[in-house]
Amino acid sequence: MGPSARAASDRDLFADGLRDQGVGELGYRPNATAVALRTHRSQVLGLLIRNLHNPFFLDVVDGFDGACAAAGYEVMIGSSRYDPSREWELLHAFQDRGVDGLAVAPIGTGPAVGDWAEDYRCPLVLLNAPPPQAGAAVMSVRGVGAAAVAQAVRHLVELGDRELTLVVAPADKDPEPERPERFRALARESGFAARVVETEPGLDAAREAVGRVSAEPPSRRPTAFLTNSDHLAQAVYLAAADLGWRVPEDLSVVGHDDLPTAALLAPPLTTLRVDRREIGRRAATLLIDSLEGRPPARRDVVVRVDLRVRQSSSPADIANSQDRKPELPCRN
Amino acid sequence: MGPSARAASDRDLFADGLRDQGVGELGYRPNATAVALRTHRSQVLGLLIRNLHNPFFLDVVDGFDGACAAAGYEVMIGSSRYDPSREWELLHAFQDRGVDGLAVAPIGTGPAVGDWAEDYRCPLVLLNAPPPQAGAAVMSVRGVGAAAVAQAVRHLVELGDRELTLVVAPADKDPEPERPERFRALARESGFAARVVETEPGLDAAREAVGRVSAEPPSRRPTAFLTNSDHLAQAVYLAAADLGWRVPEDLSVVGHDDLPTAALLAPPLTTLRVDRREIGRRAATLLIDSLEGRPPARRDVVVRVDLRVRQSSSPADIANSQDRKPELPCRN
DNA sequence: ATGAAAGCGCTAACAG
DNA sequence: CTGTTAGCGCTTTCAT
Repeated sequence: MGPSARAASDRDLFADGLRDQGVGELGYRPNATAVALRTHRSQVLGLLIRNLHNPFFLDVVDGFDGACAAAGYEVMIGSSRYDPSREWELLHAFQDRGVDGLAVAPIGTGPAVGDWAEDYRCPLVLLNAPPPQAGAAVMSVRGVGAAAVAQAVRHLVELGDRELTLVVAPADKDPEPERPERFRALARESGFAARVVETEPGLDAAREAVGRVSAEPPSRRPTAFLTNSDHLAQAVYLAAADLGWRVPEDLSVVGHDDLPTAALLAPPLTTLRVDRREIGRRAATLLIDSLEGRPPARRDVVVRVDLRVRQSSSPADIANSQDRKPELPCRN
Repeated sequence: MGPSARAASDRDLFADGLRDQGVGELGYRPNATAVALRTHRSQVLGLLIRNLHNPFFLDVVDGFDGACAAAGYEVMIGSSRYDPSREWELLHAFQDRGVDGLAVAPIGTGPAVGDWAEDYRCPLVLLNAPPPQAGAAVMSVRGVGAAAVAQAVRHLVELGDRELTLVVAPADKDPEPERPERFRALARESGFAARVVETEPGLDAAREAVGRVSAEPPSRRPTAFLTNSDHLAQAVYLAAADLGWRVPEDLSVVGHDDLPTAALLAPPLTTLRVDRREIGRRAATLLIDSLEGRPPARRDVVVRVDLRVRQSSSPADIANSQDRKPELPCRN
């Protein structure tokens, strides 16, 4: 083989297989499956979401993926769609595939997840759910649910609202039962009327549920709705429109999550801002740290939640006097 | 071991390992890693998204996951974050992990993806991008981009708009260059003024870009914006507010995607509705069919896109006369 | 130091 | 038809 032939072959080799690799590197890539079989480490983390349809989880996934990428892990994802049997199935599918760690946004408080963790010992973190008292090995990442409720309630009470209604998912699907509890406790302390309405996930179901509680006699008519998500707050908007009620003149609404669209709704939605990407990132970091022998200081990471006051909770005179220039939603 | 001891042990076994399994079933689950190594089939499909931050992809992921679940596949996900080198990296990471098939929402028209497909022969489907003429093995699933533009343009021209501006991602990041081309061709045919503005992804960048084109002399002032996504349409709303322009009185806006929030914006957004879940589902089905020896009839699946007219594109008198009752956004 | 061998948990191909 | 064996591609251990 002459020198020119060699040069051509080198060029081809480069174009084909070595594209982004440094000169001199061999184009060898170990077979990750074989490595996993041999070492019992797959370098894959599982992410099991209860409802991938909720935009809340988009950024969670994004943050999780980002942290995994930085540490050389891949992520396997699955949605349980609020179906406990599918959750159970996915848990085992991930186990069979040998995930090194798992983050779960559980259905309800996730008893199935706890049971599963008993027999497959791998780092596990619950998203937006308190850690089960039993399994000390289980970690969690979540917003400060109870304090967030208190913050929103204080705001509304200051505005003069006395008939508050909290909209949440049914108890068996809600990973944070402490929220309605705290809400009722606050009512007892502060002397406002507290009502809790449970609704199946889904805009239509929620819209209807909200409509139902709103049909109270005038004296007990709700003047403010708090929801567990901006998603549900949208249902409240729709229900209000159905009834011909104006927000915020006739009804205050406070959401939860501060999705990018919250600021663009009509009227812009007052909501509890939580850094969704951070939740995903912290969950991944917790898993990776445990896996790499850096036991995390806190097993229960609580991320800040703060109230962003917009026009959906301002009495009319305040709303009208405010600068209406739309503010930026959270950084894109 | 007496009978009572046996009974107790059976019960424990049931509680521990056999939970949801039929009586008599052995609690055996094959190790998927070993199976994959042996059979060269992982039962895992890859899903590589260019920007997981865009809500568009949420439902795509959901549909993809759903179809995979039904067929017994798991899904490995990754986000390239508009970074070509990370896209290249993920492509290989998926390859190393032995994914059986891969769906990619590519950055730009995805030349890297094409190159990669050459050396790792597995079913590949491009999301929202035309199939490269080269690789006959590459499939694709997408909305009917060009026809959608035509539909929106016709609508606006009928409303009297003559200064139309299309907002798209920069050419190197846009997987559908045919869209601006079609837009310009339509302008030549129909005699309206066509301007195309490119913007980096991100609400702030887009807002600023839109503001810039809007600073034209009155005679050439844009009267309508078409965007490539509802995401970008939101940027147009923000820019309009910056300028003190009212939508739709001063400016028509037409989005693309019909995200759940489109109907809730102020004013409700006219947009091109596309079934995002269907895109994910079809992509997975295409891959699974090829893998299981059912070669799909069409390698280039095109899903319907239809115009949903709302208030952001109606002239004031029409807008005011319309029933303002908010309509339901797409299911759930 | 470098090299050979065993084996991770399975399936495919083979022999009895 | 049932039972045995080789080997997927690697890492780890053990012997040189």
